[in-house]
Amino acid sequence: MRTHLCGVLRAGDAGTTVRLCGWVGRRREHGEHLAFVDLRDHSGIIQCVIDNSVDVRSEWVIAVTGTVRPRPDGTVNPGLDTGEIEIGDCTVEVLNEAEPPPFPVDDRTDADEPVRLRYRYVDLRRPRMQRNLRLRARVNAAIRAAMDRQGFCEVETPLLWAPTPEGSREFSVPARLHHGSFYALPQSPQLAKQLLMVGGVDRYYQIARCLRDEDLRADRQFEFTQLDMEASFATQDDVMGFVTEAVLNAAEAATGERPPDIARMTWADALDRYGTDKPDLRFAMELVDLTAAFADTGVKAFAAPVVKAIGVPGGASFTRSRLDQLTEQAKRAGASGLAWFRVTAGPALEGPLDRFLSESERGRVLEKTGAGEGDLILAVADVYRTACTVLGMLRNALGSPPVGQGPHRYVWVTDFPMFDGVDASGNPQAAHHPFTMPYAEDLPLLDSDPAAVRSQAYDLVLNGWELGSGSVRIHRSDIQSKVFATLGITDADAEARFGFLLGAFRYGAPPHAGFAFGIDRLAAILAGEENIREVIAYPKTQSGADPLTGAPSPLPAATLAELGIRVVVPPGP
RNA sequence: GGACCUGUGGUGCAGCUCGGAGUGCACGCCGCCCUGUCAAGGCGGAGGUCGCGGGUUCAAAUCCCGUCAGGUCCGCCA
Repeated sequence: MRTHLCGVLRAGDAGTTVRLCGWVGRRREHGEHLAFVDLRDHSGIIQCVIDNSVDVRSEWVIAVTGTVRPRPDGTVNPGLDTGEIEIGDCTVEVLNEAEPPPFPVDDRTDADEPVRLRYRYVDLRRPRMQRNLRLRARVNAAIRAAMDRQGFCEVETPLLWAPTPEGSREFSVPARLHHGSFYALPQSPQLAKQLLMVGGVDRYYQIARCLRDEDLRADRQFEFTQLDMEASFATQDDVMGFVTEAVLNAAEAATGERPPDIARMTWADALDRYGTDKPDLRFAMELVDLTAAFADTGVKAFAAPVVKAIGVPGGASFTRSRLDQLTEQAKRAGASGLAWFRVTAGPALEGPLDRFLSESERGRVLEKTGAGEGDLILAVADVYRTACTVLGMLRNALGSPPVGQGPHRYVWVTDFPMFDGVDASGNPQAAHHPFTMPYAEDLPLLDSDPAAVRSQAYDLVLNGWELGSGSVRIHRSDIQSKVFATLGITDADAEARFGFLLGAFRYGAPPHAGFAFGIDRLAAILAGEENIREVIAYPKTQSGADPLTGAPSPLPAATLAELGIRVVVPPGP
């Protein structure tokens, strides 16, 4: 039907007779003897010159037959990849007429998202969306190539699976053949892939769809895609190496440039310096410790176990109301208060608490934060964890560029605590999941000091977004029982919840470790987007609706009956 | 469950504080003119439940209350 794509023709093709197919972009008509039609397909746009009148409209689908020729002197368009040439002596065949599009099919303006999603098939024609879809396809291909090269075997796992009562809320699917029973759509192939290790697959990977019925965000959809992988007889370092290769290969395929090797940082270090377990390394503003500076202070506000601070470049110009807002934010995040000092000429400090500071305290605040004239110093005095996380939140709020902008800064965060917080019964909660292997040297602490146990769990972070996480898994039942006991899970509980996994582990489970990272997030950042919806063909809105299809929608009574489902409609107002 | 922002011809905006006739800008659409444009240009025209409901008022896009939708965030996401 066509001989070439629109966007690939160049000056070297001059003289070639071509037949092109695509959509009508802009038209520039000069009466009945001359018209220019921009013809667009996924590869780009080329100008067709019509020497008579032609009736084509915006977004009509046409085929153009003509000859590639250089443009006359002075009419070259440097803004177009095909701008040195045009198609002359055109005959136009209308393949399909079209209504005027609901919004312009170009990248200069963005229609509102509901309109874009309702007419997604039009939105996808825009160069931006074509670029994003194709970038994502290259990312997928590069990941597959890297995993294949490293000896991994692609295996598909079920979407209809057993409910697993740990972790995030799952979507349920009624079983037609077993009324009253349900499948769950898997939040991840976690248990399936561990069973593959018992099954001797050795190195498994899958570009897997995961489903979680949790509230949506800019970086979260109900359904998302992960590179899911697991390897037998592999250490933490082995897995991090496999994943690094896949991610860097994907980044190179997307951007044309291979990033340097990925830095590492312990969880404790990330919390101490950045106040978060997903540090954004694109900017500095690191947390500094002022506890020693205020060890003997007379200032009540600083009489706390820990005093930490950040310097905000240029922040001295913040208005009082802005500072009040930041204080509010800090309090909502759990701090008892927020101390601020503008750095003025001298340098000197200016702020409500300044007059209570001793000269040496002033000096050490300036020295430790490295702040200079025009900067702002924000300090939180609290218990260690709160001081860190509140300042980490403020650091991101004040310093972090949009996630898709600037350099791509990957970092491995390692040595997570095994347990984080307590559940309603006062038992420690698993920070990663209950099959995560503690460091061998920390095993004795399971009894004495569970909070101090470090696990062999690791996250991959890019520009402050968590790309994914993984761990070395427990393959020995004695350690697993010990961890379950610490979590307050009895043997009977464990058997009921994960019996099929524990059963499998009694038949020769190899030591294994794995990882999973979000391809939507990686593709979005590599595409320079701040929202994963921009790299998903048919995303849902924040309330989980699809404006294109109208989903979710009620089911016909007959369908419900077949499934054995009776709908309880909540009482109206 | 909560906080904040947004909703005005097909699209993107302004108008809202300080109430006075659906007022304005750009694009698109329809018609006519135009032989080198490229966000073509010129002339003319059509197109509106100011998200929805209620209230205040002589009078509401504008003020108040409620509600719906969309977005960002908190909670949630082992």
